Amino acid sequence: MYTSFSSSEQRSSLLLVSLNMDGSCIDESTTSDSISTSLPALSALPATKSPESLCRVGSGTSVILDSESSIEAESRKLPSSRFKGVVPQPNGRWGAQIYEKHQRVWLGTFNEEEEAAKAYDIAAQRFRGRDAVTNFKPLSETEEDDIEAAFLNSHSKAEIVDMLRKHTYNDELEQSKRNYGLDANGKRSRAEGLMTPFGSDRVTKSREQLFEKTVTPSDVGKLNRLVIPKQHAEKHFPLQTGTTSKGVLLNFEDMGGKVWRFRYSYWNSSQSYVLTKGWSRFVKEKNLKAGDIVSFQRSTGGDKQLYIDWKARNGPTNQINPVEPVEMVRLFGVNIFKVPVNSSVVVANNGSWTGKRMIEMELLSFECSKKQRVIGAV
DNA sequence: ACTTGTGTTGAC
DNA sequence: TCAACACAAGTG
Repeated sequence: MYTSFSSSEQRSSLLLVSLNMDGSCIDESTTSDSISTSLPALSALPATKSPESLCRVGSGTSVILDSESSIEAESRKLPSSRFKGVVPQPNGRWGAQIYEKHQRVWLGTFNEEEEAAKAYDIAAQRFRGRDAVTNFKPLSETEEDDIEAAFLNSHSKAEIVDMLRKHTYNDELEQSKRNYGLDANGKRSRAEGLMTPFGSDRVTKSREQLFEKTVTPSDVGKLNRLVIPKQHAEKHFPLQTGTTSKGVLLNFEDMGGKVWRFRYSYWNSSQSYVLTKGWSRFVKEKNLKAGDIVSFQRSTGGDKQLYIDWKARNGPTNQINPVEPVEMVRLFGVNIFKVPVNSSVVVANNGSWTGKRMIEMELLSFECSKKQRVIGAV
């Protein structure tokens, strides 16, 4: 589909502005329009950096030896984008991102800088409202824009981000336009706060147990994937033909109400169904070890919400263990606990399954309370 | 092996 | 908030 560009081709457009590959490389990285035409890229190169300091290495950073330029064309500095929210990728493609609450929300990668810029624009309008600062979108009042605004508002931020990342936004928008007349009275409009991070809303919907798996060493190892036994995969997580290789994104809610998103696909090479992207994060946060058991459930209601939980190997469901000594330090006026690895301390939590190592993680995150992001939630 | 997109930092 | 940079995670 997307034939990726030879990176050197793109990169050279950076350095040899005169070639002006496709018009997109006219250097306007700085806003003053005067400089660009006469003294293109060269003047824009940061003269301060010594070549040695430009030590980016790796895939997309092939050294461009400009065959004709007298300048040592070895700046492997990535080209800055002239668009807001757009960042260069090492392979010559472009990423789009937007920030919210001090967190970056990644909007995907794109072949064309302009596409990335448009993705940013859409996200900006969804995240910050109709008259957010954008790259292209003027604040017009056409009916088209009203429709798009309605479309945006009828989807959660996470959904919009999904569409952008999958490059399906325009299709979905068109689709909704086609349906526009049909259910104009907001039947489809979705509640904003669907993803409640904690408690309150998640009243006991009944769930059915789907299956459990005792995780193998490779499930929790460097392979960053969980193999779903074929029988269970095909029974509970059927893949549409065609999506098999590509996979789909599945959302699972854990006991804490946190939503985990995993890519789920079929690997032809190993003839197996796997959870890939996102899985290693789960392993890390839950501190899963080989032999532990992960469990999958689904709500029996219409929403078919998926759930994931885990328990330590052989651990009874609601394990209560003798409390081991806990080291406590007082630092900066706060008490900080240090729990030995493999400790079996149990905190008072909401019972069942989630146990044990969780306390370590909680304490850990207490110390470095920094991250905890749910992508574009709400 | 190659690409995506996250961790991180420093400037604005 | 934002982009630059480095590189680990993700993909197939």
